[in-house]
Amino acid sequence: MNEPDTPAPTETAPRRASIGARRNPAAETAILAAARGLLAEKGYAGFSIDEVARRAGAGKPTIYRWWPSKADLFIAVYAADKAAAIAVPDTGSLAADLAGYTAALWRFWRETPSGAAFRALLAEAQASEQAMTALREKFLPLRLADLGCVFTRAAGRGEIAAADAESLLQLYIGFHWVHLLTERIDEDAALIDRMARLIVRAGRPDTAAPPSR
Amino acid sequence: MNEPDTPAPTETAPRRASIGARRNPAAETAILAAARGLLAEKGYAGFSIDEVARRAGAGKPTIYRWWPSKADLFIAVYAADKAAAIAVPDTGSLAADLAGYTAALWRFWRETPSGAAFRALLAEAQASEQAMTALREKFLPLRLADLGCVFTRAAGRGEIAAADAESLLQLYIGFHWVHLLTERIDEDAALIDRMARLIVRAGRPDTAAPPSR
DNA sequence: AAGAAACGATACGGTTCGTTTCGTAACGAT
DNA sequence: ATCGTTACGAAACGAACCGTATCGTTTCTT
Repeated sequence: MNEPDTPAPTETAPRRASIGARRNPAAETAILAAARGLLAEKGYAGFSIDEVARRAGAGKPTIYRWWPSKADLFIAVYAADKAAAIAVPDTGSLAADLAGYTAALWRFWRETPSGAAFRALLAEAQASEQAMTALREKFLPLRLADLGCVFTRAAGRGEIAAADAESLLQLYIGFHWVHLLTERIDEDAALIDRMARLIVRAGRPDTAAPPSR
Repeated sequence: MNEPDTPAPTETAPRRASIGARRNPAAETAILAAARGLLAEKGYAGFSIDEVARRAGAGKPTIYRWWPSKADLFIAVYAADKAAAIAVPDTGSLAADLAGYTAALWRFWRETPSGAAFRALLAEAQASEQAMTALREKFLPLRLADLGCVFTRAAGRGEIAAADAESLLQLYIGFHWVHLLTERIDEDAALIDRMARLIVRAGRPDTAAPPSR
């Protein structure tokens, strides 16, 4: 076989090389983009590290050097989109805030690879202790912060009892998860509104007979 | 041994043979028991068809002949315990019913392989269209029926608005899922009670302005 | 008696994961 | 300027798994 010492610069094979004893940002970008695209295209089922490496023109060791597990790669894909993600609404009404946030979140899940990435992370966490740890300690606290402050604000306005904010948040998160995991995150505005109103009613402090001890 | 010409029963190799042109219940039992045990012992992570076959002393084709996919096997494991499963409470109070049901369900998930089986089914459904279909069309309707009638009865008593029963059920299911998928199904009675009371409050018809009826 | 069906064992092809080895290339310190 | 360190991509490896096929055997059905 012929060894071309100057590999013909095929437009698609620039043969990205090391740039020295440090990370090559081009490789990182290419890997994240490949993972994102693959996830968007094939979903979790068709996602594999080998295919990501192939598409990125990267070596698998390069991937594993930076993202020690599949879960870490999912989190990175999610985080990359999260910057331009959902604006936390502040309309002065909890029900409106919740409905707005949910609609935006579901759209985010539908229209970017992030929904697939999150589903993949949840699934991966069921099979890997490492992924479960990453989910609970690195991922969830960040995601819950957004919605958490919506509830905190509502408690400040007296819309809900402050003591219930945490529990109501959990209930609402569960609602999101069920719909994501059963592939029912279509934009059903009526459903979203109904759920938001239910949550508000559940939290109304005046309707509680005795204060929740 | 009942079988006269049974070969010397090596304790680990009875070499279960065909009993003719029909299912061998012994094989079915052995496979389900092996799947159950493996799931209980290793969880979803350590679960494989090969290992089930090994433990059951069965051939893989025998497994695939009856359970065409892993999801079907998970459902079967879950269903095997469901007989002795959770009694649907009927105390006359929705909050008490919910709290009781949840405590029983979580104990069921903790103390049998069913929790692991359900987690496995949810994870599997994220990667396999077939599993997702089985989850939505074969599994969920059955599971939701139990809790559904608790809410229906509460609506009949006037505890909650009938129109909200379905949505409240969804909220409560989400609460269960989040705790199962994040491995937090410890028996926190205070948490369970709080959630049950929130659900009841969310559904109380008198607290709503005057929406329905 | 003949055939159909189920059994366990075994092997196979195809994937995927995560690791290891290899030769190359660029930076940092001396 | 040189040498050591580090990152790079390619390739291969071992292990595990899935789902299917083949084979000889056993037993029921017809």
